[in-house]
Amino acid sequence: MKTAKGKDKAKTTKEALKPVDDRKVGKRKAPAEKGETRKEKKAKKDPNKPKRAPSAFFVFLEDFRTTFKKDNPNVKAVSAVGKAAGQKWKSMSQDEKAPYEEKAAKRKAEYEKLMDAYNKNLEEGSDESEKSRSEVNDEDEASEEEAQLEKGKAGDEEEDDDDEEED
DNA sequence: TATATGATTGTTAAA
DNA sequence: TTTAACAATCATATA
Repeated sequence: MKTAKGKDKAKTTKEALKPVDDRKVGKRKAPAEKGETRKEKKAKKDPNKPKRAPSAFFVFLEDFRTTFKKDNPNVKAVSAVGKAAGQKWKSMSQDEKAPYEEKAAKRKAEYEKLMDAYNKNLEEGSDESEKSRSEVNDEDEASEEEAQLEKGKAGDEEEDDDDEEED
């Protein structure tokens, strides 16, 4: 199953072969109508809805962006970092990506948890008193999130020393 | 002023 | 099974 992923819109890797620093930021086509924009970042109907958990690649991206910007402080194009990251990502072995996948897995766990709370809120907050509870929940959630994060960090040291598979 | 875009891959959710 | 959208970023450009 090829699953074609999202290569359709991307598939511009051919240009990635050339120095990314040459890529300028502008040169984009006219913005499509708001109604047609697929992302609609600003159109978040549900501000409480948790964002999707970053995949291992995005976790790696966060770290990669810093390094990339250090090596290429002149490069301001987000596409440049994306391409460079994509190439390196594929160049990395699974072992290298393993730590990032682990982080991504943790993010997913939190995402699922947030989704659970989000769904719960929807179920409970579908009626009146939504505002009042919303405020309370807001703080409550924040505290919980922090607590969870701390807890997660504390127990993050869980690592299996053995079980190493060499290629 | 404000928002959309570009580019990457992965993951999730829906059809 | 497959498709499609969305996650972060940030300077630029368009309306």
